[in-house]
Amino acid sequence: MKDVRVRFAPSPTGALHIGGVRTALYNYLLARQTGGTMILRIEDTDQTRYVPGAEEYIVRSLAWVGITIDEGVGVGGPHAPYRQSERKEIYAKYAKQLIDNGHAYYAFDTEDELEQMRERLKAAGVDQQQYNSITRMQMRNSLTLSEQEVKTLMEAGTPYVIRLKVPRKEEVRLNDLIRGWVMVHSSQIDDKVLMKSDGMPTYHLANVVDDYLMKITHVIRGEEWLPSAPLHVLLYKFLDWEEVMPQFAHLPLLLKPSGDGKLSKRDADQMGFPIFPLDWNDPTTNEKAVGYRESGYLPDALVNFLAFLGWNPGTTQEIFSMDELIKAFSIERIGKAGARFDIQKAQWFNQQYLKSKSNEELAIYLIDILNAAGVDCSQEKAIKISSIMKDRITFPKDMWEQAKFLFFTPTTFDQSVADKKWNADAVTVISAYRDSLSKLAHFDANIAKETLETVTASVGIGAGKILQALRLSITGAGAGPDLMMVMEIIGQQEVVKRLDFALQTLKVKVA
RNA sequence: GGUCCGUUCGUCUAGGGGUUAGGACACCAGAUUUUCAUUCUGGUAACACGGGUUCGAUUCCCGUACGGACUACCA
Repeated sequence: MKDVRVRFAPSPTGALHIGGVRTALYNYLLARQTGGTMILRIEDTDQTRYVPGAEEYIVRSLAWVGITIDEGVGVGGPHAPYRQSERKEIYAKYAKQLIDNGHAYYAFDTEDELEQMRERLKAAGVDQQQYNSITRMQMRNSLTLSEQEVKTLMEAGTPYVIRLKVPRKEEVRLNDLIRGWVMVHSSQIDDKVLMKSDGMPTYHLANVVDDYLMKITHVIRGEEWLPSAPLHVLLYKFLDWEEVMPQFAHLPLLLKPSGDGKLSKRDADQMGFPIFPLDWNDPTTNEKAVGYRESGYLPDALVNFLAFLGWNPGTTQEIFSMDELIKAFSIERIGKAGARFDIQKAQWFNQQYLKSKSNEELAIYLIDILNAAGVDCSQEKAIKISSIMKDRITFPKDMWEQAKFLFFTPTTFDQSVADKKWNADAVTVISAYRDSLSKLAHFDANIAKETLETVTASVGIGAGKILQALRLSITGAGAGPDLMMVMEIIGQQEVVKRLDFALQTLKVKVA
C-alpha cells in the first residue's frame, strides 16, 4: 500500500460533535497503524455558517482525546493552506477546467426560478424534482443560452453558479471499503452546484479537489455522505483523476439512544449526557453545553468507548489503550449498521479506567476538585481518600461528592437508618467506644478497629449489631467506604467530637 | 415520494450451512463485605418476516416489512 494519507475535515459551524470525534479517531488509528499521515482540513466554504471559535475548539478537542495532527490547520504542511476558504482560486481553476472540458456549465437561474421548476415537476408528478439532464434544458444556463447571451449576462454581473453536467445514462460504481460495491445510475444524480454565486466552491468540489491535491488515500467519513459519493466519483473521473481516487469507507452512524435517527445535541440534552468533548459556549445562541471532559470522563475511556461503537477487534478484550487500538484497528472489522449511543457503557469504561489509576494519580484529580470547591486538603490525605473511594466512583468528582463527610461534620442523620439502628445497644457501645478512643495516645484505622473489638467484647454486644449506628454517628449516613479508614482520615479528635454530637442529638428512649 | 444503506439478547457486538448461537454493558439472584460500592458465581434475554437453494438455513439468493441516511448556491 502507498503511504496512507487520511484527513479529518470538519466544518467550523459549531462545537465538534462526538460522532465527529469518532470519525477523526478512525482516521487517526489507520494513519498511526500504517505509519501514514493524519491531516486536519477545515471545510469553511459556507461563510454564512461560520462560527467564531469553532475551529480552535476542534483543535483543542482533538488534542484532548489524544489525536495528534501531522499536517493541516495549526501545524502547516506541504499542501497549505488547509482552510478551504483560503483556497478559493484553486477550486475556481478546476471548475473552469470542467467547463472547458464540457463537464460543467454556468447557470443563471434565480432562487425563484429554481423553486418554480420544482413546483412544476412536482405538479407533473415527476419522482425527483431535480436539476438534471432533462430539466437543465429548460433553465437559464450556458447550455440553453447562446455564447453571446452568456457573455452579456456575465459582463452585467449577473450572479451565476457552476453546475456539474451529469451524464444522462451512466452506471456510477464505487467500491466502499465497508459496504462493498454501491451502484447508482447517473439519472438519479442531479447537476450539483460546484461553485456558488459567491465564488466559493461547494463541499463536493472542494473535497474532491483537496483530497486529490493533498494525495488522500482513504476517505473515512460518516454514512451521511454515501448518497453523494457517486457524485464525487464522477468528479474524479471528469477531472481525470480516476486512477488516484482515494478509497472510500462510509462509517455507520451514531444513533440516538432510542434508535430513530442520528444522535443529536437535543437527544443528549434530554437524556442528560454530553455531546461535545469539551465545554462549549455557543457565541451565536449564547447557549452553554457541558463537555465530556468537564463531566469527568477520561479521554482514554472516551476513546475506548467510541472506538467500540461500530468497530470491534473480534476478541473478547474490551479495554484498549490508544496504542492497543492502533495495533488492533482494521477497516474490515467496522460494522455496517448504525450504533445506538449508550451512555451507560461509556460510564462503565470510565469506571474501569479510573480504577486502573494509582491512588497518587487519583489524588491529583481530587485535589483539583477540592481546590475548585474551596476546600483544603493535604496530598497525604487525598491519597488516602482516593484509596477508599476508588472502587466506588464513576467520575473523579464522586470522590468529593460522595465523601463530603470527610471534610464536614454531619449536622443531620439519615432518619431511616437512625430509626432502625439507633438503639440502646448502640448507645451503650458508642458511649464506651467514645471514652476509649478519647484516651488513645496513637490513632489509626487499625487501632480504631482493635479498640472497637475490645469495647464490644467487654460489653458483650456484637460489633456487627452496632456498626451501622456507629457509621451513622460519624458520617450521618448508613452506607459508605470503610469506616475504620474514614475514622483515620478524620482523625481522633474529630471522631470523638462527632460521637459526642451524635450521642446528644440522637438520644433515644435509651432506658 | 425517489435513491442509497442497513436489520443477531433491552444496548454494543462475535459467529457462521449442522453451535447448548459466544462475550460485554444493563438488569435480576446468590456469595463476600459490619453497610453501600467493588469483586466473584449464576440467571433472564436475540438470529425481523415470507419464499427459495439445500439432506439441513440464523448463515447463501430473492422478495416483504421495519429502520436510517440523503434528496440546498449546508457540510
